[in-house]
Amino acid sequence: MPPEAGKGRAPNIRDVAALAGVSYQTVSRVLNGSEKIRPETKQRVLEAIEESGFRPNQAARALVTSRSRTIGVLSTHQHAHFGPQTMVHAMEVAAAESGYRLAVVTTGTTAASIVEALERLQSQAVEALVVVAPKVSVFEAIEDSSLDLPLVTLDSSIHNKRPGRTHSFAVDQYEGARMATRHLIELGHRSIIHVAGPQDWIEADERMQGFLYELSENDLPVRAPILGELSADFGYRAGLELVRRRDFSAVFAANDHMALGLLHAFRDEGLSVPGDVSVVGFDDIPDAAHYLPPLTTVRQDFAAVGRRSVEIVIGAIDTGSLGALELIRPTLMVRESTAPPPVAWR
Amino acid sequence: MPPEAGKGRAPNIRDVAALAGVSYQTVSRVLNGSEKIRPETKQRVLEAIEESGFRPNQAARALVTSRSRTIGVLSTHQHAHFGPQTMVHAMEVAAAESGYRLAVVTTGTTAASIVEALERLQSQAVEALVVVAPKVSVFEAIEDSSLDLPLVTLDSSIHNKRPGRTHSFAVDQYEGARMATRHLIELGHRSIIHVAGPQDWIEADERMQGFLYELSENDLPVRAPILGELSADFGYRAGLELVRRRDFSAVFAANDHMALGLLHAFRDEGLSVPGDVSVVGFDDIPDAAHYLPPLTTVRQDFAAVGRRSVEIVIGAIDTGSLGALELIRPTLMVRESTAPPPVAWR
DNA sequence: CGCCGTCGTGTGAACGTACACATGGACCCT
DNA sequence: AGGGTCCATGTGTACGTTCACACGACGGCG
Repeated sequence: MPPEAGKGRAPNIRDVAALAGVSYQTVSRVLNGSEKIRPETKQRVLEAIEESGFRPNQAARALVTSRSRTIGVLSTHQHAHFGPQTMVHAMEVAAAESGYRLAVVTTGTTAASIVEALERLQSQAVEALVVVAPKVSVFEAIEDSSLDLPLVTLDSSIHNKRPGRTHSFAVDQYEGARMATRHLIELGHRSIIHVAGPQDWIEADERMQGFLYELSENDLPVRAPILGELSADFGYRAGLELVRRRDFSAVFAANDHMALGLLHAFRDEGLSVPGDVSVVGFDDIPDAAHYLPPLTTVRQDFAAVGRRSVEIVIGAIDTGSLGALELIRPTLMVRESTAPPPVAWR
Repeated sequence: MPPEAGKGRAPNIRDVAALAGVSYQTVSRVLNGSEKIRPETKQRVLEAIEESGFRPNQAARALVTSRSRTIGVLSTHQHAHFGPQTMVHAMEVAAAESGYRLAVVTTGTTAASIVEALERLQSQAVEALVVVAPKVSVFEAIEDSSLDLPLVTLDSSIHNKRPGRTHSFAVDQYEGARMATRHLIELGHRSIIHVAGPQDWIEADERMQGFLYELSENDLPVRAPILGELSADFGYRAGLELVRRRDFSAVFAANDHMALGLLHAFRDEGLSVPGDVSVVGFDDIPDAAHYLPPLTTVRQDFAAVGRRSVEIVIGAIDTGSLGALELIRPTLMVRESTAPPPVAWR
């Protein structure tokens, strides 16, 4: 007979027990990998599970253990696309390996929508939280919301605000920005502009800080960064504005999409990259190697971040304590969008 | 006193009942929006809920109703990035509005990983399934897996295989491909090559069929499409190969990433776009408007697809029946990567 | 004036599992 | 031989909610 036959009800632990000729508790033990069980009995139970098509009821399990085995993921839609997508996928795989699942909630940027996202997460009884796209306002909302969970944030500056309960883990944005800037300086650029992301966005801010630090370290003039969204559209508009000023020989963009917009604007206005101006991006999305020209950028290992963040958070659930800040070094990918400045700028 | 104070246990329905001076069943009725309840009592219960910080236990609810209120989403990592990301976000919002949540599982392309993904979905007791990235092998695996759920697939050709239980809903890929091809033909191109996606990928296949149909409709010579991954890397390699052949004046790429790779290859080999060759993409990802040159492409309303698919699937859960195939028309975005063919090709 | 229907509310059971504890047998040590 | 220990397995109960049903009060109607 087919496994799913019989009455409409799904088989439960007692059906399996009856089939195997043991008590339901024995089945439960097999399910939970208890040691104290005779291999022969275990085998019989396993066969009964197979035969009946039994599948443990997560709801019942969650109810009695008061453990949801769910990790909440808070992501912002804003910064959609490659990075978060890759991280979340890696997180999902890592979570599944440890018997956890993910509750992914994407939120807008307004305070109200963040609160609402936290609400949804709480109603799913998540045991821990990973904040993928850390904005300052997200943390403010979390502080306010009196929810007390192990929290991993994918940035490198918040962790000291909630000692013991918060763990930061991330690619070192600050260092990445310094690498990008240093690369331009080593090529001979002395007038470098930064097109930055929104400043309430922690990563964007760190990239800017890294940029500014490296500039002052080398006694170079600091010009105010241009602030905007992390999109190609904004990069394009910023590029047009920059062309009018013409007071720079290199631009460091806060991400690759912005850099693409800059490339577009510069081409439209007759500026050659890297002949007239050099451009560096951040992220190394798969398309970046095919931009015209192929983009010099800072590569982040998104998958590693996703994987590790889940490991950390599961560790925190089990042990109750979180470690310190960890950082992954990014890599500079030098391609064709950077070159020494034109003679006029040396 | 703070809402979360007291013993370690979270407040339950009985605590609320005691606080409001009613029975637990009355609280349950308020929670479920029952009609038969005096407004005054309801008010009192609501206040007690507020005061105690009560939050209904989803696990208990799921256990007794045997309803998980979870919609499974099966996505493939392969085709990561913009489209799926946008759809899933829209789905999540739409689901939350109706009190559902999403269980997103991303799978690789091997049969084993698809089976494993379905397994994970089943263990989460999803009530319905939306297949975001439909591959032929996914449906084969679903057929084999004896799981019987309302199923919405985001493509337009599978739906008649499981009448009544499956609903297809999608942007009309076939029509989109015809629009793109027709655009090239109207510009005067007579030798058009298609760089196609993997053929076990239903959408990619439909795009190819649309392309082929439009060609034969216009009595144009059909050259074998180049098959490969939907990535810029592959587009680049295909582009290099195409340049060697030089037997075309236009290329229709199966997605924007591929088109970007083509642009890169053509530039590397000294071919001007659209001067020497025209290029059309598919998807209209946000970057496409900033490619060099800005890409003519077919826009899909991903958010609408995501939203509607959840509506359909929830309707199916409630009523038990699914409607017929629905299609959304895409839009052709004409930008600068297409122009009439050079004189030699007319 | 008694009956019935309706409204608002309460009581008992059930969902499927894991935990705490109980049981019975085999074995070892003294 | 007796007691203690460990092993393998079984029994009772609790988790928090909803469903089916029961119940009292009230009003309308014959």
